[in-house]
Amino acid sequence: MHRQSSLLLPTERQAPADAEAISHKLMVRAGLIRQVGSGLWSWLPAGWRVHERVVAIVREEMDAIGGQELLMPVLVPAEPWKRSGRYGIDELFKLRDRRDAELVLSMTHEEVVTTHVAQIVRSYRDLPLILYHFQTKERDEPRPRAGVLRTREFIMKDSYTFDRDAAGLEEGYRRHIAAYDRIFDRTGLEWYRVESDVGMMGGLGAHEYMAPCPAGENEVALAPGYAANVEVASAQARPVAELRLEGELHTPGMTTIEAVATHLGVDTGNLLKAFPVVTETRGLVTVFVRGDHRINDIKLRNALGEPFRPAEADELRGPAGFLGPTGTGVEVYDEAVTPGRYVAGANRPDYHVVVEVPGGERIDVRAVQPGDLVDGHPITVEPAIELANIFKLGTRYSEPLRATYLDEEGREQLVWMGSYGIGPARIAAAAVEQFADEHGIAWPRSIAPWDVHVVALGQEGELAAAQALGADIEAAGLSVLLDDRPLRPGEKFADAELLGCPLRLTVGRRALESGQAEVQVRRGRESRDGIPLQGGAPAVVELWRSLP
RNA sequence: CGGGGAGUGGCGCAGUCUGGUAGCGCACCCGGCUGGGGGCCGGGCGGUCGCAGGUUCAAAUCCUGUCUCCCCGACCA
Repeated sequence: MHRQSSLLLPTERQAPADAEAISHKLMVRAGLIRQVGSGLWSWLPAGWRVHERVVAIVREEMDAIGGQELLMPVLVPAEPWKRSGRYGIDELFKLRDRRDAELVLSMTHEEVVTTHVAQIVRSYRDLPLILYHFQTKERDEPRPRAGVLRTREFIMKDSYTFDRDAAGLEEGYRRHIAAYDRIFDRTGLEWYRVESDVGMMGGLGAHEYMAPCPAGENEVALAPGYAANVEVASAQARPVAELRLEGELHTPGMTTIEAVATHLGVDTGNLLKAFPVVTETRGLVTVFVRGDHRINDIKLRNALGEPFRPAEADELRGPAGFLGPTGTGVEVYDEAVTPGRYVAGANRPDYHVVVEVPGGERIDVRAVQPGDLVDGHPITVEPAIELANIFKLGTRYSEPLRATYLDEEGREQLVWMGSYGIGPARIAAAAVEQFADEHGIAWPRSIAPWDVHVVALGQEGELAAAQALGADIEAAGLSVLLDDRPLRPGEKFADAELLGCPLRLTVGRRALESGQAEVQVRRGRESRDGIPLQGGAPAVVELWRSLP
């Protein structure tokens, strides 16, 4: 049982002036975290308890699918990163030691773990393997933000699967999905799994686990039976009525879709929007999307199969704002541009023209938007925090780092890999975001810093009774924080609600008189029937088990 | 990297425009009164105003440089 009088739990009445996100404000106010520098945070005792409860859940589920825990260093030689091709990543911290040897601070551990496997695994008999660790990751983020939601240093559980082939990878991936689903169910969060882009990890496929909340940095497209990061989401565009206009249209100075559509009295979806880009192998490429749509940079990059940059003004084939199809050069159309007539730029100033867009090849490069349809259902787009990310890497790392094995026929084969990350800090922050109210945090019971907060009002018989009750509850298997501080009730209640333990028991004069501690459930601040001071522990356990 | 904002006791702020040797609330310490939702009274401790240089008789305040932090965007697991 922890006594609050001697606990380092620096609660604050006011949030830091520059904090915006709920979790940032409340985790600081509740005394869980303190800032060291931009994107660098210390976890104070109560906050660390939350973090470690999350870690314990993750560890149990990883062990349950056959994961083997190990530990790899943060500081590692640069050489494997050069071999894997990730040395050039801007977010990678690079440094030199006193002998001028190049080192990096790991942002994930594919290079290291793959190097080990390359040395150790010889035979198909050594596979499959699931290896994982909890380790500090270092990333030179362009913009850390929102408390512990996006930091430059954080602890991640990353696991890696090693299999003989694609079928084995699928099995490892499937197991991780099962484990992660259980982990997030156990954390008590609202969450969903979405399809995602493979990003800097490279590879064959990926999913993310998301927690919806306003502070989220990602956007997720949702429809019944469908959930995808907007980075990769696809949906059917809303239909647009046929265009009635013909020929050339005088549109003086109208360089925006909105201006042209308003002037002509047509739907913005009747317009064609030109998005000229330049790629290394193709040069100038003009991408056309419907006027009411936007380009999704990630989808476009994936569709082109190479990076691109927006074209500069002097690279265009016409005046900016009046670009349209020319029938020459590389011109591609988004999927939502169905064959038919559109208002497009006339490639000369102050004129648009109605063009007939034929059928033909299409690429899916637009950003989905609310109201688009999936299986006939309109999608919604909402912000969410990315809590975990899983990738099918295939041979992305085993090939450059030469992780191979000999099969039954004695042939050398590449190991197939998967990579699976999860961020305990973000899980904690997401829980704060999702369940806080105007009084403070309301932890899910599985990750609260303590299961029960026993608040003693008064320093004599009340404190002795509270302590005895707390001891009984601990003996029954729950963790207890005892507020034994000589403060006024208001301050103690306010601190308890700020900290957010799921169950609060109050032992004051009334309790001594009635023989029952008062009970408040933090989520909803609901009062419940009193708990006997003597022999009440089983009832506390039962009540606690019923909480979210 | 682009745009915006901020650095003054532990926290939140005023003072800067108009230069004169630092103030308020909370917290903290001591005493007293209180005692079930951040109570009251009295007395205290604590800051060379991010840092460096300059102007001036005099700089938190004016000038130059620099560091740090936050927010929005870009980017990013």
